[in-house]
Amino acid sequence: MPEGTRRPRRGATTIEEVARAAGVSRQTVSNALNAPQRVRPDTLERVRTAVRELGYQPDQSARSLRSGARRTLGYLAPVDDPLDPNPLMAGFLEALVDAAGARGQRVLLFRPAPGGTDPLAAIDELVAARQVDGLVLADVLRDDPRIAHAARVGVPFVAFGRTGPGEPQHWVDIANDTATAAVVRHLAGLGHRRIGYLGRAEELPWMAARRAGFLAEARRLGLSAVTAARPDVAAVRELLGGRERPTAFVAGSDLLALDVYEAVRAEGLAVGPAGVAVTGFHDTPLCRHLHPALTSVRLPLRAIAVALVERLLDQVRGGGAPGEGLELPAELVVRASSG
Amino acid sequence: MPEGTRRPRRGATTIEEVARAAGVSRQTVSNALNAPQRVRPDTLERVRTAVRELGYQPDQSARSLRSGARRTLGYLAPVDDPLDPNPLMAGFLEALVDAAGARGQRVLLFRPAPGGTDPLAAIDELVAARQVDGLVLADVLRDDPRIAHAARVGVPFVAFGRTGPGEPQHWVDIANDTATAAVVRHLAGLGHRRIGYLGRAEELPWMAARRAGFLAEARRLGLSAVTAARPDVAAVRELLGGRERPTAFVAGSDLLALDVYEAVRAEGLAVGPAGVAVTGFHDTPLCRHLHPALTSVRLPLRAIAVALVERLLDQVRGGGAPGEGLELPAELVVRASSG
DNA sequence: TTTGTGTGTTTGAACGTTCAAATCGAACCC
DNA sequence: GGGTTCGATTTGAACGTTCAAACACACAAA
Repeated sequence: MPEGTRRPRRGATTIEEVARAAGVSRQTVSNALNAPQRVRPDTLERVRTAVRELGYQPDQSARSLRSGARRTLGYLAPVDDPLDPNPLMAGFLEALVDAAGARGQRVLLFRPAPGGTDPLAAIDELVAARQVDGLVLADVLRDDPRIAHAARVGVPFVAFGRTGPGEPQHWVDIANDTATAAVVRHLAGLGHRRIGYLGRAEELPWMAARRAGFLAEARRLGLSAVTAARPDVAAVRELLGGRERPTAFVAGSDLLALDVYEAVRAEGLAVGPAGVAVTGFHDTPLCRHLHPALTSVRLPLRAIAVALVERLLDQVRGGGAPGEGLELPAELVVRASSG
Repeated sequence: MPEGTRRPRRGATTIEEVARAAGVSRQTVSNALNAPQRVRPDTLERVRTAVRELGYQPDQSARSLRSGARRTLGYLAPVDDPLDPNPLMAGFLEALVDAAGARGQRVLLFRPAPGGTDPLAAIDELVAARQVDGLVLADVLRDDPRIAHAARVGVPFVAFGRTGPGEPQHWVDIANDTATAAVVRHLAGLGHRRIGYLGRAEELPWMAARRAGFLAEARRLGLSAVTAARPDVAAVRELLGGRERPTAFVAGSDLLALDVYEAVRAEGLAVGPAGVAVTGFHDTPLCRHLHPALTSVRLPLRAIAVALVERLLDQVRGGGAPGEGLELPAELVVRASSG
């Protein structure tokens, strides 16, 4: 690296240098970048050439300071829950980063400070330091304090998972109930008449919705539906060992399907259409590694991320749009465990 | 929200208001925040009170623009690889955010633009827009182009996973070979004398190191060691069905351990100390959900994240430190599959 | 008293950009 | 030919902070 350059501190090109190179003023370069329609075509071309040749990119801090737009969205990572390690997080985050990137936004990750003081303080800090234009909240619970807090602070936000009736309806969610209903129809179509269900953590809204969808559809089709009393292998075995043995089992998540596999085998049965059919939820990479491979419900993570970013930017720009919830369908991926 | 406030646009408190409230100048407030030792104790107290009462936080953009420090680290997410969905990513990211937060840094997530143009362009954009002080690169491969590129661009960076001999040694990694060696010793201690190994993707450095550690330790202990010819169930079954049946199997990842479980069962054997002992790698949540629960190698993700952040900030500040690689030990978590 | 030394605080300037208003030409209209 | 309108471009100011230098004051040394 040559030493004697007379560039500013960190050696980055500034808008002024581009302007000089293109023979125009600061503001014209700025316009060429932010509002090209205001610039005459030939000037635009000249500016763009200069930008390219100098490798110019506007300094994001300067831009933010002046314009107020941070071009950054904050993602509040859920706190750890070893009982329900959210396997969708990784995949969702990637989708979110891509969706945000497509709209010229970056994603800033943050979490409540470990040590569990006020988990909401993290939101305040981020907002007070004006580091983001809006927030994406995931794993939203019933009466989630984060929602109320974000609304109170007045920061634009969207939620992956529906919010309560009294709260702003800026959410996107999958149709959990419809998805499990589709699973039931799939199994019914294969001839199953007695179907078991294994869920967990009924206080988690998505888990509750899956179970509700399962029960409703089973009743609608006149099937016999039974639910495991506890989320463990023994509870599933009790059902499988009973008189009216289910010929299929729906699990509320892919990890729970593992317990069903184990229970089926422990009862001397086989997983699959011939023995006991099994389905999961989330379509994690695990599904393809199981034997037999696990039928599961694939979440439309990319579509969810796109919808969330869209709604969030609407708020950032428009301001007072009331906002309605959006429910997206999930797709059933049939594999050897049921088909 | 009251309308007639005469605060600036987004209603945020500025340093000037704090200064007025505390009866001092801008700069004294700034000093109280950034260099408290320069401020007389009683003044400091007055400023801090004003800060607290007004809920003041410095505007990060203004701060960055003036000082140059972005207080933000970029994390370049690995590109999707459906064959090797990196299960550590989620847990590592959380650890990284915490470690960065402890040092007053945020984490900005970014990925190469989907559609696979130049994957390195994402780095350039982030650096040119001066959005981060440094980069964290994960899943580093042999001769990874990202390393060379980051070094060329001159941006401070650290790598999770070791870099090549000609490259800057700013890396932290787990001792993959030592860890599998420990697994072998663990199994040998249980009396196993013939041990199988199931790996995958030898071109991935960590996978190669695990296998090497396995083979070296087995030879050192005079054990018979065999490696599955292919990363699938059939290859494991061939070994289990052969004359010299291994009594234990080491898998290069937790997901691969699933294949071993399946092969063991397909051969009519049982997983566990009595039948065929099995171990995995990563200690993902999956381990506790398997039956029997899977012995695995737990990665010290928090320690890795702390070390990475430390080294990165050293570079950001100090500048020209040469940098040495750091290898951290991983801990064996023994569960029912082997003990 | 003068000079020097140091501590604590204030003032002016600058970081790089975009906003808002001003300027400049060319075209248009009566 | 003088005014009006419109599009393209430039100029001055401002965003909120920290840097660098200047300043005020107390105290010790000469």
